[in-house]
Amino acid sequence: MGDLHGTASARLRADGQRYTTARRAIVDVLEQADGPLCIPQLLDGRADLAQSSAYRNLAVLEQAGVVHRIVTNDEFARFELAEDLTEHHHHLICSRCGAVDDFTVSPQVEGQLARALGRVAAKHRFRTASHRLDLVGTCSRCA
Amino acid sequence: MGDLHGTASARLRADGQRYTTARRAIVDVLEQADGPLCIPQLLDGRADLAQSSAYRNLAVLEQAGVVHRIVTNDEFARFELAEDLTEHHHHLICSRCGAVDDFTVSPQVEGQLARALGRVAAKHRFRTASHRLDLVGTCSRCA
DNA sequence: CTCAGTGCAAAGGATTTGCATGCCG
DNA sequence: CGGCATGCAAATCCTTTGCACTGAG
Repeated sequence: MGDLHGTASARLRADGQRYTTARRAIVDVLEQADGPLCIPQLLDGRADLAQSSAYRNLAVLEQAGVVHRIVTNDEFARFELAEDLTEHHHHLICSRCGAVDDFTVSPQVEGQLARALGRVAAKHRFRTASHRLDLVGTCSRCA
Repeated sequence: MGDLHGTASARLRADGQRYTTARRAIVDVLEQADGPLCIPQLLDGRADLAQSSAYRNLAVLEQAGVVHRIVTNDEFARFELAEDLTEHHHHLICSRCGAVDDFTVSPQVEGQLARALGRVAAKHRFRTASHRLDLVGTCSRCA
């Protein structure tokens, strides 16, 4: 995944969209974050653009498969890079302050999980696109 | 957990709230559903009350620990009975139609998962309240 | 009687959209 | 030049709240 921006650009183009300076900035900020960001964080975090443009660009980026939107019980939606542009990971969600951090589990556990989920999906005739595994609780800062 | 309504009533009372007819109806509908319901489904599903009352009652029930609110990428929030009133389960989320169904995995897998998540939480100094495991994809009706 | 619960209508707030302008190709 | 991206402001839509009324205890 050496060339994040190259991939992003390609996906946007494939979707008939341009890889604008603003969009590149959003991708940059998301890449450097160590968890999904909400709009305010994104705008603080650097990307200097109108809120509406942020929403619009994120919609375009999501449509093109570059970013992924996640909704917690928090007031704002959060955005992260699409999983195939990063590594497979999960989320620690603080129910007090709303912060979200990334974490990973060992390949063994992932493998077991994947097999179990495969069986479930088959039983329910469900075509799985991805799975989500989150821990909800209190982060170290709010403890 | 034989006496769902008894437990619900007790929890509400402990919270200084009454177990109204409307609230009982909501709990009934949620119990019979085979997945979390959003407000429109709830109101269709039987409970004959104003939308605002539904929201209000669900807030009370959530506060008392009787129901749990989950937010998907769908337009409406969804509600289900608190996990300790049902059995530990997970969700199949259809990204096309927004439907959510329940499923469970074997105790062996849950156990392994719990141990792995325990290690992760310890490492991040995260106090875990619960974990969430969802499959996102296309349900059999939308396939 | 009292006070919480209810319905209706209006307010809130994150997100979306219309429109005029500016910039990249 | 042409068209898409942008900013601003207004509109949307789920959800919450104010208020007057009703019903249970």
